[in-house]
Amino acid sequence: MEQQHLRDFNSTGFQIDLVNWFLENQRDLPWRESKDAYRVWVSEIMLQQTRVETVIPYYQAFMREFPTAEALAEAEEDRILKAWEGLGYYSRVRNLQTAVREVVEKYNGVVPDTREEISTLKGVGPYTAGAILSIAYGKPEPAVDGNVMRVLSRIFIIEEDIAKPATRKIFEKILYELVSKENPSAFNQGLMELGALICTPTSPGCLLCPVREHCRANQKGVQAELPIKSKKKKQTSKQMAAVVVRNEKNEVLIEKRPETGLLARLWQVPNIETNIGDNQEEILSKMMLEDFDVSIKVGGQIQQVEHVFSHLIWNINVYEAVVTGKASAETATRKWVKTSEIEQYAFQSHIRRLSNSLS
DNA sequence: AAGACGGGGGG
DNA sequence: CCCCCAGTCTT
Repeated sequence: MEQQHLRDFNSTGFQIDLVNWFLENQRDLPWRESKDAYRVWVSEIMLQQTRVETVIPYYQAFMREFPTAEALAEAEEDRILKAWEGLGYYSRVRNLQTAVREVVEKYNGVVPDTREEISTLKGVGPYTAGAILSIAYGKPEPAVDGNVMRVLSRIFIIEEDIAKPATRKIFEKILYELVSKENPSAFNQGLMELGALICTPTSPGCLLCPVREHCRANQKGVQAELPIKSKKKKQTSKQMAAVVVRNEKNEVLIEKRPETGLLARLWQVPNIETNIGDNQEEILSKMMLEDFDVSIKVGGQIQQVEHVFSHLIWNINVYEAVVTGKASAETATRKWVKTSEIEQYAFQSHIRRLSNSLS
C-alpha cells in the first residue's frame, strides 16, 4: 500500500543522509556501548519521559547492581525501587522486573525478538517494542516517540494533533515504509537524536540539519508552527500537613504508601490533606492518635515543601513533634528508623531532601 | 479518548 | 508559570 506522504519523497536519500549523520554525530552514551537486549531494554524504560542527562547516572548504577536479566529477576522490590528513587514513574521499574521475570522463566532469559511476543511484556508498549527490536536485533520496526513525531510532522508537514493517541499510528504507518532496511538501528536512533539535538521543540536548528533538503516544513518556512499539539488542562493545588515524629530514642516514624496509585510503595512521613484555615497542629495530633495510635506534642513548623506533579500541586507544611505517651508497635508498613538508616528507604524526591536535612 | 503517573530543566 | 521530555497502563 502506497503511503501518501511518501509520494515524491526521496526516501533512499533521506535514509542515507540521516544514517550517515547519526553514525558521525551521535552522542557517546553508556547504553550505546552494547547491543545486549537487556541493556537496551533498561535504557529505553528509563528514557521514557525522562531526559538523557538525568538517566545517565541512574543507568550506570542500575547496571552495576543488576547487570543481567537474572540479577534483576532475583532482586528484592525494595532494592529496585531504591535504585529508581528520584527518577519518577515508579511503576516503570516494577513492571520491568515483572517482565524480566517472565523473560527468564518463559523465554530462557532471552528477550523475544518479535513485536508480537515482546509487546506482551509488562511496560513494553509500541515505542519500546520498536526501539528494542531495531536497536538490539536490527529489525526494521518503527519506534515512535515524541521526538519522532515532532521531526516527521515537520518533514512531511503533518498537522494532526500529536497529543491524540490515534495520531501515533499515522507516523508508524509512514515508518513501516520509510525505515532503513540496511540500518534500522541507526535510522531510528538518528531520528530521535535529530529531535534531541537539532529539530528541537522551539527554534529548530534547520541550518545545521542534515536532512533539511528533504524537509517540507523547512522549504515552506513553517517549521516553527509544527507539530500541532493541544494543551493539557491546568493544575489544581492541595494543602497538606506532614509531621516528623521522634520517639525517646530519637527515631523517626515513617510509613509505606499504598500498593497502587501515586508514588505506590514508596516511603513517607505521616501526612494529611487539610483545608485553608485549618489548625494543622491539631489535625496532625488527632490523626496520629486515631490512625497511628501515637500521642504526640507538635513542636512547630520546620519546613514548607512545594510538591509539583504534572496535574496537581501539594503545598505541604512540615512539622516536628515528639511522642508524649506510648508509641505503637511497628508493622510491615510502619517503622521507627534511626536518622542514619533513613537513606536505605526509597522516598519521593522532596521527602528525600527533607530526610537528608534531619539530624 | 482521556487520566493517572514524577521529576527536572528551560523559556 | 507553562511547556517539554527516547510512554504505558487503566478506565
